[in-house]
Amino acid sequence: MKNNRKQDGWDDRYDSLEELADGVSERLGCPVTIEDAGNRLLAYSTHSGSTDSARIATIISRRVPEQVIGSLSQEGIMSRLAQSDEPVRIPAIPSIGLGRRTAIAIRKNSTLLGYIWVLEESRTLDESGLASLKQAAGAAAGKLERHYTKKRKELERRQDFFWQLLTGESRPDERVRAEAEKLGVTLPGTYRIAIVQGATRLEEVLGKQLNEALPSLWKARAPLSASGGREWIWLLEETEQIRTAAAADATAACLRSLADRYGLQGGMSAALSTASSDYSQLGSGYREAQTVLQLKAGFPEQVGPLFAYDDLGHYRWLPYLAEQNRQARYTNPCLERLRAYDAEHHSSLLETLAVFLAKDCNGKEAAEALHLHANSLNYRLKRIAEIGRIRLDSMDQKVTLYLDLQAEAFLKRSK
Amino acid sequence: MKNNRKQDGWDDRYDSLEELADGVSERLGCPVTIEDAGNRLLAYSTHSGSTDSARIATIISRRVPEQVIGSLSQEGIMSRLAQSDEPVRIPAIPSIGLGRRTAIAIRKNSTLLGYIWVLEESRTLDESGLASLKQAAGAAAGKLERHYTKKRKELERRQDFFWQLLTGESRPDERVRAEAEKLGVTLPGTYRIAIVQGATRLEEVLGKQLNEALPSLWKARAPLSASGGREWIWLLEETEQIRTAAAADATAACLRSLADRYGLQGGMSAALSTASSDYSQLGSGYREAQTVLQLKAGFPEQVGPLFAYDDLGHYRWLPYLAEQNRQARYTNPCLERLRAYDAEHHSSLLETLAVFLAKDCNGKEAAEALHLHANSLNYRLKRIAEIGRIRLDSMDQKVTLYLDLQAEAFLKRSK
DNA sequence: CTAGGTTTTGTGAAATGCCACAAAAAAAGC
DNA sequence: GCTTTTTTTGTGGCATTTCACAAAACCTAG
Repeated sequence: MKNNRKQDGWDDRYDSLEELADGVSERLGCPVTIEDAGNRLLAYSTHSGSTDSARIATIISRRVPEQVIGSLSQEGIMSRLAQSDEPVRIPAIPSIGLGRRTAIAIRKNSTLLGYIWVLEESRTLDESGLASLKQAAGAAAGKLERHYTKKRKELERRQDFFWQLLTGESRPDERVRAEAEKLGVTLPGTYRIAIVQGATRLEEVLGKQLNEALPSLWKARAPLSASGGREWIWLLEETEQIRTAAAADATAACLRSLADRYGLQGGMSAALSTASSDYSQLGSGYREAQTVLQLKAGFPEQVGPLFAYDDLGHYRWLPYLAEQNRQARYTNPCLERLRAYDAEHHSSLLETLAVFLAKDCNGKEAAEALHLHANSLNYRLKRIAEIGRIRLDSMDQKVTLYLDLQAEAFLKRSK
Repeated sequence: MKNNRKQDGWDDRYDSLEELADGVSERLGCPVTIEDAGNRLLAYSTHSGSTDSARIATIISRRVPEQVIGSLSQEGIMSRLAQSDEPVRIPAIPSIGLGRRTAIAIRKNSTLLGYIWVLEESRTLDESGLASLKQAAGAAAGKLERHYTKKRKELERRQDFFWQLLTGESRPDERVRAEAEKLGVTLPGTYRIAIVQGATRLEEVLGKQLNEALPSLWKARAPLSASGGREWIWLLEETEQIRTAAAADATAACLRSLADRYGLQGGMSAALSTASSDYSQLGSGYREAQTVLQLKAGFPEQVGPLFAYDDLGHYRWLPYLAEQNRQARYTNPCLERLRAYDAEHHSSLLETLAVFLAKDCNGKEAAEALHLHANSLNYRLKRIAEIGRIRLDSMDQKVTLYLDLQAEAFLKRSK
């Protein structure tokens, strides 16, 4: 058995996937690429020979172009490839610059690890070539498996590192940078923390999708990421695109579509911390992003459409205000009086006041929102002023009431 | 000498001022009262004999009625008494229920310590009686001096205790109560911290005046007080009166008149913490009262007329908001844009916005306050919306701007 | 100085908010 | 049940705000 393998010579002769690719290419007389299960380029043969534009694009971007994968999926080639242990012949598709080729899945214990592609531009594989290809796939499996475990370990080390930064004690900026360097992570000059949260546990697959989609949406590198049950977290490079309204809309749309696709009840919510270039502040960035999520949940109408902590406006204070009020057992006496009246007379002065304030003290809009005649609203406002002993023409009083109302609401909604 | 004294028999024969009063009364055959320099009753003879209404009132309230002191001061009797070492004969003043009497100052090394009053209702002192009275005053001096030093030491111990409660680490409620008990201080069930602050160092005399005036104004006991340079601090019993608007006006008037009388530039400012019955929170009460003072100084128009922390409304958050914004180097981008425009064009959009908001978005009032034509204000508001990218019909935006503006102002004013 | 922009002020028309009043409806009290 | 109070809705007028437009004043830079 051992002899047989040695004779075939694929298994141990080459140290790396690159050498394997070159070896296969030489044996078959065709250009060869080896990719992982996500169609990311792992190795390609360097020997001369004509090459089609699909292969060039793949090598340049270190990934098979989305368009090519799309086409091959549509034709059913990708699934055939994934299901079969045999080489699969693929006809040329000139419209996407794809020349004729033969490919085979690399697998181990029935899990798909990657693919070997052989471009048959100048010559076609015969039976013995196909057999060689199959043996090459077997040889690649071992190497690919080692590649994956190494990758996974690296990823896990990075994830641990990231989690510690997020939730552990704050460490000085320089130390964070040094440790990142050691793990081969290049930190961006300025960064944000991004979180995506679902109502229920997010599946691994969905997380991978997010991992691809969001950074590309924001045109930002995400050198660190982590996931914890209901949420995925990234360290994002700060870019121009993140701050644009268009990006916000695109993000919302993307989350909606992904949530739909994965049948997530309650959808997903995303949040960004403020931008910072001080890595000792990473933990507080995480808390900022979490605050955004909390506020989006508590005030879907007002905060729901926002993503970044920068954009929260006065809402950013609510967690603190609510907590302080709770500790001091503070209640606004005006609101208490209205609440008491409401309880006794089954009225809704408190709600009326809240809506009136939220509608910027615009009588017309508030009346509409409450399904009320404008005069009724006016009557209520007079009662509110009387019973609550409130001057509705004082900005100070209105701001106090608005904040106290919202702090109450926040407390109630976050239970 | 010793013999002589012994023979006169005033000095050592009596242990207490009460016994001395009784002894003098017996020797002279008249009712006797002994008072301190502030006309507070220290001792009075219990032997029978007719007594006028002024003496009765003095004994009941343990203090000479204000009215009587006023009358005697006006007649020049108090000052004669204070300047002379000899007994002073005082004619009856029936209109205030004062019978005929003779009095003498008690003094040691030319500092006035108190008075002995002899009521001559039924008989008149002869020369030997006057001489006895003078000797009695000499004997009282020693006792009174000890009384004063004891009082002062007690006061100092209480002041130290109070200062520690105010500025030291918080100690548990029960411990505070126990320690107070040991010092003979009876703590009220619910209390507030009160501070009066002047622009410059407050004189001792003024402090004493405050110590009398304010608790009586608020009809509240003040079992503990302390002074530190520019401020006087009290632990006040919580009473109904403190919370009334009338009390607030009276307090303001009282402070004004005292500041005037003592020629204090910049007047005085007073503040009250919220009411609490938890003595472990005493320190935070002190900080609350200080916050009130800070805010009164920073926002004289809006917070100036207030005293209690309860009444601060949203202003109570400003110190925290300002500090957070400072630490995060946060600046509101809308305000920044306006500021930049103002700087470049020598305009005053920022001030316009601030006034407009402060005037509750009332165009007319804001225009008046800015000495502007209503249309000009409108034009400016449009520019503000444009340049600052502000929606002036959104309560959320307005609240955010208002808070950010005020936090800025607070920071600037507290340098 | 002048041309261009910005800002202020003036005018009038349309829209809107505010208020008093009254009738109807609903709720509370007896 | 009835009466009384509270609340809602309707009407119309008055005052204000808002807006478009235009003229005047002011600034600024070439």
